[in-house]
Amino acid sequence: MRKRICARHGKDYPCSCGMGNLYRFVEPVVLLLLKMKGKTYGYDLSAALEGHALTDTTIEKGVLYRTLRRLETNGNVKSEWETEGRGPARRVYRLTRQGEQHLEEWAAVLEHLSKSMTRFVRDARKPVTSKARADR
Amino acid sequence: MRKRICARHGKDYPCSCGMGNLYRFVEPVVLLLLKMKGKTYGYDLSAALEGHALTDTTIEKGVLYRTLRRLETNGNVKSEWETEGRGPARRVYRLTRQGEQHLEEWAAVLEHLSKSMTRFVRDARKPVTSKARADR
DNA sequence: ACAATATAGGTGTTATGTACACCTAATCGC
DNA sequence: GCGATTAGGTGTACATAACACCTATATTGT
Repeated sequence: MRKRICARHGKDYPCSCGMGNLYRFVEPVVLLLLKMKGKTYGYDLSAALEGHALTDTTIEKGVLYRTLRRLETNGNVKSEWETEGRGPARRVYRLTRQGEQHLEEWAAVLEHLSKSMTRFVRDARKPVTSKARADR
Repeated sequence: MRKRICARHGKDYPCSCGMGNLYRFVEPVVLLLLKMKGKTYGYDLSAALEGHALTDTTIEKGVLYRTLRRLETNGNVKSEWETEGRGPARRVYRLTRQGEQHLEEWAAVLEHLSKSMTRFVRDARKPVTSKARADR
């Protein structure tokens, strides 16, 4: 839908920034990082998300904190304040059993989605049929 | 986020219906179908979407009609009323040059997304490291 | 002749998710 | 003491999806 020009990647790179409010898959990526790290907190996740996001855009920090809260409300993660160590207190998150299962669900959904998208790309690049060309 | 139980696929099939308001990719799928068909109208697209949607859910008819209008506003498709033939009048859509380009952009974006998702799935199914297990 | 169904194209409203801007507070380095 | 870094947010507007509901024109069955 290209409402604005992408400031991060310029107009040559086919990034997703210009395609409207594309879903950023913050929830599944956060669940995966929590699985890999064992435990973390928002500020740390914010940096790690750079390398693990599914789309090209930086995942917005406000969205991240709200996603963590929502995951906790739904029982997928649990948190506690950690005042030990250097710097300001951190709210440390861990996956719950239910959160691990939810990640598995996401994996199944994204596996399916990934295949559908590959099929889409193949079809989109096929030359148009003679009938479609005539109807155009 | 599983706000409700999926009515279409039951609770055993890992469909995307239960994962919250997942992006349905209506815009790119509509662009692809228009490319394949040469020209079509909303009611016909509504049926064709069943077989081409990227997610498991049926694409909602209200969303479809609004998407077609938005695509026209942005210059990606053009339409005209067709009163010939049987049944009520149809608003017939065709891709514009710009619409074809927009479809190519979508293909590039979804190709990238598809690869990221495949990587995600692989990572999500990896056994947790001993460090992560200890931190849990 | 008339009712039910299929075809066709919508609108209204709410919920969910993203984007961008802005804020508070503790601690660290100098 | 003071700016930078670390940490965790909130406010608000906009985009998209979900669900419910509506209008009108043919076609088909009885």
